Amino acid sequence: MTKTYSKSKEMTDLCSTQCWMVEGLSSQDEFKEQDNDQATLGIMSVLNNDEDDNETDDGEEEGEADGEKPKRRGPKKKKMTRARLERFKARRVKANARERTRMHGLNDALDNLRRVMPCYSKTQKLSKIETLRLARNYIWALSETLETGQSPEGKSFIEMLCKGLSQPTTNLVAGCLQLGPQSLLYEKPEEKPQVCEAAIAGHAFSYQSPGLPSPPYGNMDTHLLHLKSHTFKGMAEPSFVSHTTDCTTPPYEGPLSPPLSISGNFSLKQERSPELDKTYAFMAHYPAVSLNGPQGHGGHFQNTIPRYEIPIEMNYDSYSHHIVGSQLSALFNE
DNA sequence: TAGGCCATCTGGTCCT
DNA sequence: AGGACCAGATGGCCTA
Repeated sequence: MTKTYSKSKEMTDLCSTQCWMVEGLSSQDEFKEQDNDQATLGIMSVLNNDEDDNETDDGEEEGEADGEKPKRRGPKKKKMTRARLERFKARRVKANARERTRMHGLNDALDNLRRVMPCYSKTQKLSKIETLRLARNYIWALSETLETGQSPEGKSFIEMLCKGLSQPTTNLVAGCLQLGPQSLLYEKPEEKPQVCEAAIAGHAFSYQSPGLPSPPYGNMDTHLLHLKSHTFKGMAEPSFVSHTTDCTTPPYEGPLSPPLSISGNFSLKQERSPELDKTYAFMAHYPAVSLNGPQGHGGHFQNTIPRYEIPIEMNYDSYSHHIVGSQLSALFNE
């Protein structure tokens, strides 16, 4: 029964509890829904007649009203005078504004974080929680890369990125990296779909990707098979494909994706449909460098599908230039 | 329509 | 006293 009256508690007692109940409102919501001024007026209507700022004590009325209740201890409630109400109201308004500003700052920081994530889309933003999860995975994956001193295998790297992400986010990331999400969701290696020799031989191979908004114009492996070994050596080399060469599962019989010519479709700026804009507007965060040499002044890579860029290239470039620094740069450029 | 996500308000706690 | 931070509550919006 003991009450400690902090300033907040004071607010509660003065305004919330006393006022809306006395006013006859059914809930705090009703109280909230009132216009501030109206609410204030409502509160004012139940003020006692002491409208000066004397703040005289009235703490005895509870115990006196109910003889069975133990006498309340602690600081005594103060009457809600007009002056106190005004101060409370002003404090609350200021506090709300500060809180809004604080949350906006937090959201801005979150937006900045989104922009350095491997998959960034203005139109399909990652949720807050998924942004944090992806960031955690991203850091984890980069750390692993640094620790092992090896360039990451493409699939396992993306698997790390997608660990613990929701299905939609996994789809988003997988779509962004043009890899079917299913392969990312298998817990056990033996459950993973296997890539057959055909894929290694250079044929496009698509994982089944229900729900994946990836357009049928290539996938991760297709990319990797076209990558220059000196840049993505770990991904295009036998070490990368060796674990995926079993043909225990029938190959995907869908339409073959046209092999991507990474070096050939950079500057396409075709007209695009709003639908494409909405779904596939995954933008590179950092200027990419052509695998075949410098591509102007850090110009974007561009796939045959407008704006569907090739994040994996961008990402590795971004690691070396912006995130990991010279260490990874040396790794990938040796 | 249920569920997810978000912005906002609010009160509690801690700190200066 | 007042600000920062936090967490709960709530309502709006959107999507499957």
